[in-house]
This record gives sequence, structure tokens and C-alpha cells, in this order.
Amino acid sequence: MACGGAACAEGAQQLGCQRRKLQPRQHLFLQGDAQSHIYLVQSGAVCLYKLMRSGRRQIVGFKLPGEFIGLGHEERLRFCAQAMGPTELRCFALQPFLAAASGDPRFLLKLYESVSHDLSRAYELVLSVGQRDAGSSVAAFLLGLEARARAQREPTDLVALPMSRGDIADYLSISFETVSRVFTSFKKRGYIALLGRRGVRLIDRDSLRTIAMSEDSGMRRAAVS
Amino acid sequence: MACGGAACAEGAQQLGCQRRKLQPRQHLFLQGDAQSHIYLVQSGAVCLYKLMRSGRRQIVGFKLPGEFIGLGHEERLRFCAQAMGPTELRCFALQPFLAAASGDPRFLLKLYESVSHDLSRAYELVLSVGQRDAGSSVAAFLLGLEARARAQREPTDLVALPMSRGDIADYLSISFETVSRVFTSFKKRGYIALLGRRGVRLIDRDSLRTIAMSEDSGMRRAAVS
DNA sequence: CGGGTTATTGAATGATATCAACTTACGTGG
DNA sequence: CCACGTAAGTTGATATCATTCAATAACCCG
Repeated sequence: MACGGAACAEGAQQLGCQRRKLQPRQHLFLQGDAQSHIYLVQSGAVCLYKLMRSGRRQIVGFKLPGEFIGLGHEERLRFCAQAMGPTELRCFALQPFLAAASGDPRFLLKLYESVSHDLSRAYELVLSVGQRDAGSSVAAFLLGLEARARAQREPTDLVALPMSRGDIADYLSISFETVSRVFTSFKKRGYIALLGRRGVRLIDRDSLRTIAMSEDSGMRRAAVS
Repeated sequence: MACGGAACAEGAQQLGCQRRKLQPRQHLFLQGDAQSHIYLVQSGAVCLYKLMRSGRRQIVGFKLPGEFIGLGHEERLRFCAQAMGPTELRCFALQPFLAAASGDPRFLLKLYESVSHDLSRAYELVLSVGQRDAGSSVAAFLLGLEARARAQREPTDLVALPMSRGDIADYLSISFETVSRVFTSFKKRGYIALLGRRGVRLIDRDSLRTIAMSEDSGMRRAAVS
């Protein structure tokens, strides 16, 4: 599974590291910056996104507690990192971190697995953006979010949405209006319940799973009724 | 930058390995199979794709000579692998390969870098599929293919297309008819020349780059003239 | 050279974006 | 603690790009 907070934090402990707090919407770094650190999310959530010339943005991932930011490093950072809500991080200076990793196969294996999981999620995102219609994408997103949350916290049927409708839209490459329409449709069909703006309760997981897998949410059919 | 054929083959040499040849369209493995090997492409090209329930497929990557297949391994293979044309591979049994990797930081670092590059390409694909229109996606695809080819072979302005229009379509999540329309449009505008079905000459790279970056190919405007 | 596959081109449909108006939620200050 | 104001979310009407279906044309291997 994802580089578990436990195992990774263990290796991380041995490196001196600083803590850092981010306010909602505050940026950790911008694309084009030189990379100075590798970060480990402790609480809250961070999104990685690419700002396009058109002014739009593509979020390529949300980082939740226990996950690393900045692993697939290149010369210059290719993405912006922004806190979704109040967020706490650990910061590791790049050079010592990589030096420590290079000499420790067990640690390196952890990083390798962490990047592998990022890759899996990236492929999953490709499938959503490329193959699924809007409803199907959102269903898959909600189920994935729940699975990740369940792995970290005690199982609750209440899924926290650290990000806004617009953030979800920028991740799935649909408009925020469409995200909203899908939420409404799912609510009307009894699949989910919305709790304020930042919470969802998944009621009918089977239907959501079916929709997520079928690549067809039946939005239009359900809408007429 | 991708795990260079040279360096990786070096590490690979030390493991006993078999060779394997694939005919065009022949499958190396199917999604759901247990993973038995890790492969290194020697010649030809292989695509990795996910077969969807709808019957459509999403190609998530093309593997060219010098690149590994099967690195981000999980319990079951999540993708199908199919040869685009005549293809030669090296095959490494999974367990010995991983055992060797686990004990060798330098080798492990190579694998880590290889997966990191897969991740970069996956993100690039997300950007294409999510942000670019059809023409822009194809332009970015052609330029990327040329860059990869140039890194391997001697620089030629003739870019080989090991894959069909349908394969490109399934990679970029557009229809093969649209791929064809874009090729025709680019040809009419003097950006490219088509050489049979499996070759392209890039004539006006600057225009292609502009189109690839602008996320707007001006297909409709150009079409009227 | 011929048959079959692959590619191109055209016309109509459809899902989602966009634009615009309205409503709800939530934090702040009175 | 309530009222207000702003930002976020919802909902509706229309436009648009790409898909789909259909037919023709080009390529290539035997």
C-alpha cells in the first residue's frame, strides 16, 4: 500500500527535519522553483497541480497524511503545491534525504513503492479523465477517497472532502458546475448524502461502484425523472 | 533520462535472462495475469493498456527500446501488454530480479528513476487527455515521440510511428477518425508530411510546439480555409 | 494485381463546457 | 447570539467540440 506513515516516518526520523504549517490555499512551492525539500504530509491535505497557459489548471494528485511530496524529482519542480485546508508538514532538505536514501536499500525500497503508488493513481486518473463520463469519474473519486481515508483513520462512513468542488473539477478535468450536478444527481438517487460543503456520506456503495466501473453514470436517464 | 538502455542493461546482464520475440499485435501478458517477469524492450515497441468493460481500451504508455515493463508491480497485472510491431524483449524472472534489486542500492536507484519517468509520462498524459484539445494532444504526442526516438537513434527528421491511428487514439482518448482529421489538417497547414502509414516528417516544429503548449490547435479556424 | 485491412472524409448526434442567475453556507463583527 | 456579507455552490439555457455512424479511398502484402 502507500508508503505507510509508520514505516516511512521511521526512516524519516533519522534525518533532521523541520515542521511547517500552511494556511488554507497557501502554496508550498510553485512550478519552476528549484526543489529544496522533500515533504511528508502530517495532517490536512495538499494538491499538486500544473498551471496551464490558458489559465486553467490540472490537479494531478491530492496528498494526504503519511504521503510524500517531491519524490519524482527533476531539476525544476514541474508542479505547484497548495494546501487545501490547514496543513502540517515535515520538511527534509533534499540532499541529505537523497544521500540517506542512496545508501539504504530498505529506505530506497520504500521510496520506490511510494512512487509506484503515485504511478498507480496517475494511471487511475488517466482512466477517469479519458474513459469515464462525469458521473463515473466522480463516483470513482469518492470511492477512492474513502478507501484512502479508511486506510488511515478508523472506518467512518462519513468521508471528508478537504477540497472544494472546483478542486475536484480541476482534478477530473470537468467543470465545477458538472461536479455539482453529479453530486445533486447522486443525492437525488439516494447514493450519497451531503454534509455541509466538506463532507459526504456514502450510502449506496454498490451503485457507486457499478457506476465507477461501467464508465457510464446514466446521468441523462436519471435526470429526466 | 529514462532508465538508459546502457546503464540498466548493465545491471540486467548480471541476472540470467531469456530472450523473447513477439509478432505484431501479439500479447506479452493480459490484465489479471499473475506477474511472472519483468521485461526490457530491445527492439520494436509495446503498448500497455487497460481493457474497459465498455469494450474500449485506454493505452497508458508505449514502451520503446531500453525501457522496462512491469516495474510498478502489484499482486496482479493491471494492464495488458501488446507488441505494436515485431518486437524483441529480455525477460527476467520476477523473484530473482527483485532479490537482486533489494540488495543493490545503485540498481534500485535505477529502477526508482525508471518508475519516476513513467510517472512523469503519466502526468504528461493526464495533461494531454484533460487539458488539450485533439490537435494539441496529437502535436504534443508527435513531439514527444520524436524526442524519445532522438534520444535513442541518430537524429532523423523522419519519425517512425510504430503504432496505428487507432493506437494513438486509444492513448490520447480521442477517436481514430479525429486522429486522422488532425493529421490531415496538419498536413494541409504544412506542419507535417505523412510517409506511408507508419512515418511522419515534422516540418514546422515551432508551430507544433506552439499548438502543443497552447492547448488549442485552431482546428476549426484552419478547417474553413 | 487483387483482396482486405487501414485510413480518410462527411453528416448528424450528444455530453459537457460556458455563461448567467440565483441560493446556500459560513465566518465575522456588531 | 444573531445579522450580514462574501465566497462557494447550485441550477438553468445555450453553444461547441468530439464522437458516432456511414461511405469512400488508399495502402500493402501475398
